[in-house]
Amino acid sequence: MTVRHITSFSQASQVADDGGSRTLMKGRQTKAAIVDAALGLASQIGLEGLSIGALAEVTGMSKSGVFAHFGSREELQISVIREYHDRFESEVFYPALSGARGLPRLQSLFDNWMQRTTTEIDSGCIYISGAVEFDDRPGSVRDALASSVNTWQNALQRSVAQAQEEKHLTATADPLQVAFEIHGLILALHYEARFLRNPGAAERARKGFTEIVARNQPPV
Amino acid sequence: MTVRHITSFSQASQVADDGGSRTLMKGRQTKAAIVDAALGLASQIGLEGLSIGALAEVTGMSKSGVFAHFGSREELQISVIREYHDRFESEVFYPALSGARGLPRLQSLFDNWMQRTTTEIDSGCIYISGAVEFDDRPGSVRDALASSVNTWQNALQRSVAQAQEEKHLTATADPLQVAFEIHGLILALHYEARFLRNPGAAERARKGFTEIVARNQPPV
DNA sequence: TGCAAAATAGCACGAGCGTTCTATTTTTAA
DNA sequence: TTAAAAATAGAACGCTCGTGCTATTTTGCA
Repeated sequence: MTVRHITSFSQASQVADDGGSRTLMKGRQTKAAIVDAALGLASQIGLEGLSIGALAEVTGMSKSGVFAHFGSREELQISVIREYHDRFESEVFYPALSGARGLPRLQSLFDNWMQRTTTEIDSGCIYISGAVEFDDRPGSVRDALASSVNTWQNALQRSVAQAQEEKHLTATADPLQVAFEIHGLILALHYEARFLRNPGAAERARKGFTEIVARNQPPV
Repeated sequence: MTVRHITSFSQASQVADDGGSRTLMKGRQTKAAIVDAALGLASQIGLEGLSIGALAEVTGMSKSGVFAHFGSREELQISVIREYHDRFESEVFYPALSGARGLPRLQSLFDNWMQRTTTEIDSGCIYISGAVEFDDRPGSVRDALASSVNTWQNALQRSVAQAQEEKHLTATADPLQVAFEIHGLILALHYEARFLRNPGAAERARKGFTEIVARNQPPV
């Protein structure tokens, strides 16, 4: 019954939460290594394809040794989602905060997102594969995944709204609409580059973003 | 070693291919019923989640009875993909041909696609889930899926090009770019409506299409 | 240094999977 | 109507899966 909501993506949080200091028992290190391997595996074959046996083989441990760290497969999957959330946050969200509030920061968010998605053309993206795997499967894994995605989407929408406040985008622009269209570009990039292996998808996504911004910019 | 390429989506084809006439042996009917049930199952839980045991239970047959019609699980999955291809073609592509060449037909293609995707918010879409399941898994299933998707994408791009020829869209518009952005809207709709259960996604997709068209229309 | 606690291994379980083999039933055609 | 052919059933196989149980090893602290 682990609850531990996925939140963050700006303000609050960053409480104690351990992480590295403290006693740092051996178990913690091992668990982190397992989760790291699990994330790599899940990225390629999906959260549902993730098996404890395969994970044991990769980490050089026994099945029960791996299992004991999580208590259930679901809890393992949730740990992987949390790990992905943290990495996404630190690679895409936080670096963009150094950009000026408004359009520059929105542009930075998109650039970082593109950067990550481009990498994921080879490795796969859990937010995308997980959505397909769990869209009809209620439960705690689905909840964790949806919660994490929602947190990111809210951050993106907030950035669009800020760009309006800064008069970088028209007041009539709808943050939900803009975020939706940007999301579509990323999804199309992932689909066409990773599955269809179409070249030029990244440039098309970038061009699409430029056009979305242009359409929502106030007249000079 | 069944080859039988997936093509069509306009011209050619429509040869003999049986389908209903001929002797219509009992086996053909049963196989069609199995494929129909399999498509329903695969839409919800994915092509990879499709199991012969579950399929046998749904159809009231024995596992081996179901199996005998296909010879392998892969061949079953490919049959499902072919069935989906045919339905997509007859629900989305063919009806749009009655629209006038150019923008009206492109609008019709999009409307029909939206209609189908809206339905699939409940049932799931094999082109989307299959892309995620097979993006890293080479083989005949992946090939069949990619071939089918490519056929549709080509049809869509052709329609954009025709709209240019008819001067409904500017000559500078890139059919690949336009098709990419439209694809993104559909993917975002599926993601946000089916997985996140966000309301209003369909309207956002429609609005996005309107803006894409508007941006690529020649000046009055 | 020693001892409790934590971490890990080893083994077995029941279930579901795709597939194969051999009957048996049903359908088709002469 | 009958015999060949096709369709279906039934049982069994080897495999992998998540999980529970009981040792055994390793770790951290007094």
